[in-house]
Amino acid sequence: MKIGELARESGLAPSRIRFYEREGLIGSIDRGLNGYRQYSRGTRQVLEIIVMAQQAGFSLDEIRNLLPPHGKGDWSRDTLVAALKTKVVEVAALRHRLAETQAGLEAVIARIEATPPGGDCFENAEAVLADLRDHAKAG
Amino acid sequence: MKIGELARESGLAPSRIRFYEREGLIGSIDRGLNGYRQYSRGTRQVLEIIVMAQQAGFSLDEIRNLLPPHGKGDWSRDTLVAALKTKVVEVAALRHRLAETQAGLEAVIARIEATPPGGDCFENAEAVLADLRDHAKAG
DNA sequence: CTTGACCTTAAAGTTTACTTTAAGGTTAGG
DNA sequence: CCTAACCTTAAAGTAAACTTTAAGGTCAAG
Repeated sequence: MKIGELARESGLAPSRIRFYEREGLIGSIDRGLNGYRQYSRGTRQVLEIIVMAQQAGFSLDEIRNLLPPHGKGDWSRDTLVAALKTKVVEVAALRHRLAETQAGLEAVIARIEATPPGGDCFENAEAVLADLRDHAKAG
Repeated sequence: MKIGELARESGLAPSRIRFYEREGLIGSIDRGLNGYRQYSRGTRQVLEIIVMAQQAGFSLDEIRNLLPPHGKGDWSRDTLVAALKTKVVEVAALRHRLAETQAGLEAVIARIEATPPGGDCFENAEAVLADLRDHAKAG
């Protein structure tokens, strides 16, 4: 699979995929005799995870440290399991973060909706923010 | 309240508060005879809401459209609530997908770990990737 | 009345996360 | 063979969200 095809499938620009390679988020991969990059299917999975993590607010730097070390094409059973477990940890982290975000948003919505239409926003804002802080601590 | 005090209370740098003013996120406020900015308590609430919105993934541009026309008092509650609810739906959808991804990954790990050690790694890897692909499509 | 901690502005600099450009090599179709 | 659509690289450009710098005004304390 060449970079154009991977780009179409993943929805990312080729420049972005090359950028992620330069930044060490995806390992440098096989090249054809012509120098073209040849991707395996797994790369698309990695890209999806990167995008998801970004959507949850992780920086590329954080994501790089989250992803399994990619140096060896040597996938023993143990390394495969370790990599998958690393991914589970990552996904769990994303879910945790999103749960906090959602709780925070819902608290704000509930507060605003409980406010009488003519009321002073900032009087209630105090309580809203107290709620948010509680959620942040609880989550 | 001068900008330094507001900065301490809100945890934001003074430069950041001035930046938000330039960008139209907070209205231009009263000035003392010396030209110093004089903030009301409400400004602190606005700043905290801006930060919360950012954590939820809103850009400053989106936040600017979310906040009230700087007249004063009530921003359009309905617009704000609608935007927040849209965001909650997005976050919830992402969480749902991540939950499926995590379940899928854990199932794959369990299967590999149940495989006798003598098995062919790449045979397994092949199946793993097929699983991941199916799962990605299903989710 | 000077010192130091504030405040002011405009403008330039920084970081992150890319995209675009320039200059060129490769491959498939007519 | 030519053309168009791919691919390659390094380097420069961009946008968002700030921060830092430069050059100065204000104010309370000693």
